Amino acid sequence: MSTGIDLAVSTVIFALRPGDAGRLVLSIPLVRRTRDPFEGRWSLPGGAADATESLAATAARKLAETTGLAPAYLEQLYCFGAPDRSPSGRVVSVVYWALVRADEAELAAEGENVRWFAADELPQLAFDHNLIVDYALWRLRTKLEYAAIAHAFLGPTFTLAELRQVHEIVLQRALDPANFRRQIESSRSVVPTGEHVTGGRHRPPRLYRYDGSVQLVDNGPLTSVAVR
Amino acid sequence: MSTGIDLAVSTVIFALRPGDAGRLVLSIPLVRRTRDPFEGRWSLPGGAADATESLAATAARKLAETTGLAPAYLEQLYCFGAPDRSPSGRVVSVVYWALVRADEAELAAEGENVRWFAADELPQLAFDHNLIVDYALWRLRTKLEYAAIAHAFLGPTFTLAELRQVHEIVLQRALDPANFRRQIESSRSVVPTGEHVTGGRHRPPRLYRYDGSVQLVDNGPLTSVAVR
DNA sequence: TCAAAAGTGTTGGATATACACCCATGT
DNA sequence: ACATGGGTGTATATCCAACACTTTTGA
Repeated sequence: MSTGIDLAVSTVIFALRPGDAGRLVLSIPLVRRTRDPFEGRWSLPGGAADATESLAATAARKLAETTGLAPAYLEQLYCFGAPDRSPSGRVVSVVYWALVRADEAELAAEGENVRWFAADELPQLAFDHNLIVDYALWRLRTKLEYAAIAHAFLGPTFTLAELRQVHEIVLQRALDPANFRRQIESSRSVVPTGEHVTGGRHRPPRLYRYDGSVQLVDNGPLTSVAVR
Repeated sequence: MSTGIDLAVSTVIFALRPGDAGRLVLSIPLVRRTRDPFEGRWSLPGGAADATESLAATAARKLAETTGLAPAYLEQLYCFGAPDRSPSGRVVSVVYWALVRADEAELAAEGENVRWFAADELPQLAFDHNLIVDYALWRLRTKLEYAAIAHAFLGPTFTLAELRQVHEIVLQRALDPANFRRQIESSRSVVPTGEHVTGGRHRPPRLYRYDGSVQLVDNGPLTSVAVR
């Protein structure tokens, strides 16, 4: 049987990258379309679904092919299938969202047709991709408040101040350091490494690492997504 | 372009139906497969995606064609696309979950190949449909705790005791009537009609109706799903 | 000694839970 | 009158946000 519907896989990729004043900015890599429809417009990285791969594997592969990135977190966002979302025919897109570490994002191949944009300053994108990014942003902000995913933006070890900064940038508001510490500690999502960071003009903070032994992302009966 | 992938739409339908001791039971209608693969096994209602319809419209139509039901609530659950989920070739299924009213469920066409099952007593289903139902159950129970969707199981007007019973059956635990009342009242999701139900051997309870003017299901930037 | 950020302690307000108690009806 | 569930009041526990305060380093 053939349904006459094209199946595509796309991904909204989030990373924290240095911006104007040296501050980190929540950013998204986009690719420029080189053919109709929407030739010249920026769009989410993706492509046709592969008949032999899992959908998540296709998302990760397309992500790597276009940007050179490997995600620390990858989760399905939504399946978009409005009949009129592509002028060239019916396309159903399974969209994923991903988090990549800051050091990883530095290495991302940027060029004529691949560029990073601040998540809240996007141009008009191809297809319904502006709506998709808005939804992914909403999901990221919502999920950050109840699931331990912020560490996916950081390296294997980090201070609580760094973790708090991730939350502050994504949620766009200041957080009380004392209450943030208690919140994270009670979630048992991180464990102290015993080491400290020296060199700052202040008391050396403890280093923590993500504790993979506890289930931090509750997706119910679905097998947990890739987190490293 | 052709991906060699079949796109299907299926739906997990929930309703509260009278069970053994006259008590309401959370139930799901299933259809018996009449051909390979999994001939004879029970499965979720659904079928091939339609090239001209929206995915939600296809879900609602297939739902009506097989069971005669119209959903009071319909929302996308997940897109299942593991390469080995169908032995007959690659099938990607966009799965929706739906709530139907009790009076509506009474009228459902039941027959040799369509039957209702208690949600927690399902046989071994075709494909990965057991996993899908487990996930839908998890989503229903999770969402019931923070979104006003329980009224979709009831008629246009209802008492708070009826609404509480819906919560108790779905969540499988008793709820304090006093605290439940306050919780619902503070959510502003229902308004009293001014009428009362007489005939019981007790104080006549007020009737309420769902207040559609407030946004009760927060799906972020996505257009809200059908609720009636 | 001072500035700066790490980290701890404390308090008041809001919210949730348990449960006592009154209300209104049919029998 | 009384049984039954509707509906209200209230005390307690728990959680959360605000903020004062102590600690430890580099300069």
